[in-house]
Amino acid sequence: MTPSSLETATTWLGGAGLRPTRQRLALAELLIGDGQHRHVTAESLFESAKSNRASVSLATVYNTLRAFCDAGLLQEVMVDGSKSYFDTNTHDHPHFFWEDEGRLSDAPAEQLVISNIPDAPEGAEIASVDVIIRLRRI
Amino acid sequence: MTPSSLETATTWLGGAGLRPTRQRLALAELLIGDGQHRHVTAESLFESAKSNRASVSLATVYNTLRAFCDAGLLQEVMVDGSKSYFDTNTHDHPHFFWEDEGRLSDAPAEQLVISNIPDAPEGAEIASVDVIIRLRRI
DNA sequence: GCAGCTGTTGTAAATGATTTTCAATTGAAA
DNA sequence: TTTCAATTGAAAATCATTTACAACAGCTGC
Repeated sequence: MTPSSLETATTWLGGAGLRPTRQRLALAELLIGDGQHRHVTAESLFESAKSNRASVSLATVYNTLRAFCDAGLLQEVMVDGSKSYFDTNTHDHPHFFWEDEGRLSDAPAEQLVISNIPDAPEGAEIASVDVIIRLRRI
Repeated sequence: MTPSSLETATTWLGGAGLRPTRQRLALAELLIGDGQHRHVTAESLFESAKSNRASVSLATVYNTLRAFCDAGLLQEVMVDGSKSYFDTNTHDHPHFFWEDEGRLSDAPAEQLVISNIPDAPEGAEIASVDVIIRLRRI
């Protein structure tokens, strides 16, 4: 049967060795409870939490996002300079960034291919390749 | 004959319709005086200016970088979240980002090819495609 | 060359996202 | 249930960047 969002969240945290506190479970449910990928900022997640009557302080949202990221549960995406986005899809994939709204979304990656990526210079290895497609409304 | 860095800077500013003030000329010389491409942050350019006894306030460095960027003379590159980088090469090209040093450099772009870039969604057009190759020291 | 207008500069204060501090609280192991 | 390290949260601190605004500097026309 389909696991409840709480079970999903608990498993998610457990797999990363993070304590399943009330706050973390609430945020984890908001992030991956429905199995859907999501892109959030600290502020947007904080708002979602408030809307869901989950009592979590803004500082904890920041700490938690950082913890999830360090644990490899989330991927931080730098795109706007002014704020950070966090993506529940941790596989390397391209993003659309809507410049007018400041919104980030997944770009269909099926066909995207980057060929001939330059070799990493001597003594270095490639950690990741970020591709951001900036969109402007016509 | 080879133009002096001052002439180069003056032409650069003139072409963009920016007044060649003492401060802007000094910063422009540091940026493109030798015809070489460069990646700077406000702070790093400010330091260069100080080293060259060019008296420019930090606020002016920020204002000037913003002005050069708006005029299309520079390209802003977002990579670190905590600070902005400015690139004198305004053509779309991939970057190496050295995570340990927080340094940005050009990646050899000759061979890089991105195929099958996803189409822009309805009502939008692609403004640019940013490619950042994050490097980690082995 | 000089008045006058507008764009620039610089200091200091303001902003805004994020981090830190640290005392109180809580999860988990014994 | 005792214990202890990890976590929370309110408030203060950071840090890059922007803004306010008064002094100043290019430019243009006279």
